[in-house]
Amino acid sequence: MNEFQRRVWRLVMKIPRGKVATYGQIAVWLGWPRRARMVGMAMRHCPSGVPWQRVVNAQGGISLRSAFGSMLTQRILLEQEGVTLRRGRVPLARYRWQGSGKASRSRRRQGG
DNA sequence: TCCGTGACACAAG
DNA sequence: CCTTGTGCCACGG
Repeated sequence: MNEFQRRVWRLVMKIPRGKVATYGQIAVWLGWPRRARMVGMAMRHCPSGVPWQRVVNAQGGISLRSAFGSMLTQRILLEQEGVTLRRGRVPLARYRWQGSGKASRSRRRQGG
């Protein structure tokens, strides 16, 4: 597999139970601020043991389609961890993982 | 090689 | 709340 994907999986595995991270957040932490979509690809092929359910989009929403049959699954898994959705979205202000507390503050970037 | 698509993100209107 | 437009890049046809 790609180095990129392996790094994504390793980072996702560090997200503590009851917390979530966004695709863009993960991409930034890994040093590829433009690869939020690639993070999604990595999630698509993630091996067992990776808490993929803790990764949501920038709005706290679940970016899955019913075709994957996982849209409901992700919500259920999150609720089991104590993450409750509001109006179909995860309140990021409350559940967002701040990571190592490093660059998690500067998430704004240009036209991305 | 070109083109469409996608588990994304952000700015504007 | 909504839709468009732009940037990004891997994949498959």
